[in-house]
Amino acid sequence: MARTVTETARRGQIVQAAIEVIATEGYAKASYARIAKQAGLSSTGMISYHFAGKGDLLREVVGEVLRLSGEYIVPRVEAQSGGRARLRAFIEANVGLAAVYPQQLLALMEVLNVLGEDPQGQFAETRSELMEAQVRAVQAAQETGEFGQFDARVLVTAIRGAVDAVLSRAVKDPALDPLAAARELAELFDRAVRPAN
Amino acid sequence: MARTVTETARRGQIVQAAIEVIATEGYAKASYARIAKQAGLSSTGMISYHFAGKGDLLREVVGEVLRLSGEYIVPRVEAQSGGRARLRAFIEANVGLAAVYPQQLLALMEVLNVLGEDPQGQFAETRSELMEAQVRAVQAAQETGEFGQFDARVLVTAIRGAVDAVLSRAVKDPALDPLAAARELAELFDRAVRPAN
Amino acid sequence: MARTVTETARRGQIVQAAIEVIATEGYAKASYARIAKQAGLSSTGMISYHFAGKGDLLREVVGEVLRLSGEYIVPRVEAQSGGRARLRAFIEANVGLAAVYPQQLLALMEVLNVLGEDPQGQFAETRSELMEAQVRAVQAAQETGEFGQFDARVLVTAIRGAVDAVLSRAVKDPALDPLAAARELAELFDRAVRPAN
Amino acid sequence: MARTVTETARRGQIVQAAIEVIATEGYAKASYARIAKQAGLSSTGMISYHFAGKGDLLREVVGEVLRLSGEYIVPRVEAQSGGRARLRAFIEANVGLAAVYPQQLLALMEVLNVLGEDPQGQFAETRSELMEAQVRAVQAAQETGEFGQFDARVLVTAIRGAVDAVLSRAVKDPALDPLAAARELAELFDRAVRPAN
DNA sequence: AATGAATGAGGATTCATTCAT
DNA sequence: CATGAATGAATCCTCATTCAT
Repeated sequence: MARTVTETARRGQIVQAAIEVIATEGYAKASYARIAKQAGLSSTGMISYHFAGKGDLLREVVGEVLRLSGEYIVPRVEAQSGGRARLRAFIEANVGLAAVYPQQLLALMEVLNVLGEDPQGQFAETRSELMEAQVRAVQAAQETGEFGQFDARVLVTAIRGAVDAVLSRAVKDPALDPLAAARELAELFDRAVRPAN
Repeated sequence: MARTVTETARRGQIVQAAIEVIATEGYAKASYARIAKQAGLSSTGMISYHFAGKGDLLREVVGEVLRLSGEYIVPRVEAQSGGRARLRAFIEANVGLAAVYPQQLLALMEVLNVLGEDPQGQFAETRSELMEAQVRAVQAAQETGEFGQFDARVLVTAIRGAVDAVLSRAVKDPALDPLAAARELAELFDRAVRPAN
Repeated sequence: MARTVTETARRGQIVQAAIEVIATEGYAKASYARIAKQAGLSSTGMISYHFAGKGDLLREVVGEVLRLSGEYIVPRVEAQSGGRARLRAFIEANVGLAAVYPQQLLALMEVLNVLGEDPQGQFAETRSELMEAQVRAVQAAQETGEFGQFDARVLVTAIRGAVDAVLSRAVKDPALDPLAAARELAELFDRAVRPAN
Repeated sequence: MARTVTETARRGQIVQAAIEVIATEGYAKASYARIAKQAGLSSTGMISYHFAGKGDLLREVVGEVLRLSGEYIVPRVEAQSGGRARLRAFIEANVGLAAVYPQQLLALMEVLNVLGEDPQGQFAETRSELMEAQVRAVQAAQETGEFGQFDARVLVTAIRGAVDAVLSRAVKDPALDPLAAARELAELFDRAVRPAN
């Protein structure tokens, strides 16, 4: 059960290769063969040896990127106090990821698009937990009167979608300035959550 | 070159079957074999006979759903006058689709997620044309002072993403009331575009 | 059994299309679909309707080209008298075909290469008959002392192979002058058949 | 990159099976399924596993037979000195191959007939190099006065075609004595190249 | 006489996975 | 721990042919 050092290293190497392949060639092309080639491995058997199956590998890919994203976003949000400042930080940090981990984000989106359908997925859990936390944060800001009255769940969903859409464009279109777009998007939602004056 | 009645009917039948399979089992499972079974055809050869290739079939699927969507959305938007009313109508009509064509929308998202990577795709064109039109409409409303000053392109991208996210939830989670969510989302963006007072 | 005018015309049209496809794209690409397209027909069913099978069509192709070849070669050989003159005329007429019917010859070679393996083929008969006639002509010239003593069968085979090789080059390499090559080849075999002095 | 012992053995086994199938059933019947069956393999996947594609396999087939042919012909030609003796040795060794490697030669002819159309083929190169070398050898003999004056290129082409034709007959018709035919053919061309006296 | 729709077998190839070494 | 060989199901697609109209 416990993993040796080599084992962990190998898994990391394969996960990294998988991310690169998915990001540059798309999920559909991410076969064991292609990933093994990217990782400089001589056979696909290696991958099967280290992972219980393709699902296991993809789960690791998603987990890795989520970990990176969390490490980037969480401190930036927590550095702020107050709903508006936190919302702005959340959006800017999210979009800012495009500049730091473009490949990883591309890979994440690809994989979630496909695994998202599997309702048995263990990410459904993670994702809904995350969402609930965000919903509660929004509701707290509504109670203090910092945010207006609206369906917090819809807001969170909308932000998630809007951020992903901008992220997707930022990652694919180098002409777009992620920082500027992040600021625009943050202001957009800042206006959207203001209480009626 | 001209298409027969039977030919058109068969193509429609196959497209319909493809939509059902993609919606219920996911893009990855949408093999010719699976689609043929769904359509009640005895062999996959039939599909190859009627479509130039898998790309041809998927293009038809996308085209069909876009046609349905356009038929639903366009009159609802054009019935309104003024930027705010039109924006609201656009968002509500988009989310309202979830109630009318849930399967078709699921299929559309699946396919676009995969075909979207192909930069040679003819949908890149359609999509960017559509986006440009929407950007121009927003800019027109900004010039009349109806909307505030912000990056129109970011707004359009954000709306697209937010709508898709809500749509996706609406389609998968029957507990969500699409009409209520549509209203919420419309008001959200209505606040977001208002000029500073 | 008797063929109508239309029937004959259609068959001719299809045979012509088949020759063009085989010559330009090779035997392997000469499917009913490709031939129907070349002939401007809307369905492959037409070909099956007019020919008993692919063998039937190919037989017609070979027959047609052999007919054309015969019409060209025979009078040119028969215009000469004496073994040497006839041999020269035979070789020159054969190679000369490259200038008159290049496509047809290419198609013929392609088809015979494939059908040649079928030992049941009706061309085995035609070909061996033709060969026997040529062998007898050579032997006659040997008896008059015009040709030297050697195995007539080997000579005929060698000429056939040499002519085909030169023909093949002439048809594929436009830089080669077929007439000059024909003369060279004729003189080559003229020297080869001379009796020892 | 480097090949294992097993790998090499398997490839050899598959190439051998391919040669047998092509020789006995013709190129058209040489599907992966048929070859796998001949090699005693349980699935066609094995062939794809060991060869990059059908072209790769066929290239190996051609290469193998050319190698065998070269090993047989070259020492026999080089053992002779002088143009006439070498020409005779070349022709006799070529035809003599029919007795040693009948299957391999059949397979070679089949494959080259089909691959010969691909002008991008790497055999075009090998073949034209070989031909140029032969042309130069003939021209050298012409300069010493050993051979008469004629187009060396036509001679080489003619010999190639004549040898192939005799070879083809020798391989298919067991009644023909290859050695006798070889001698006859050698003498034929010996007379053809003699200088005018 | 002709058409176009349908068939189903067979084509090469890729896939994730297993297993003996 | 790692390897590479093997597997066989599944992929899309093309083929010649048949049949009702």
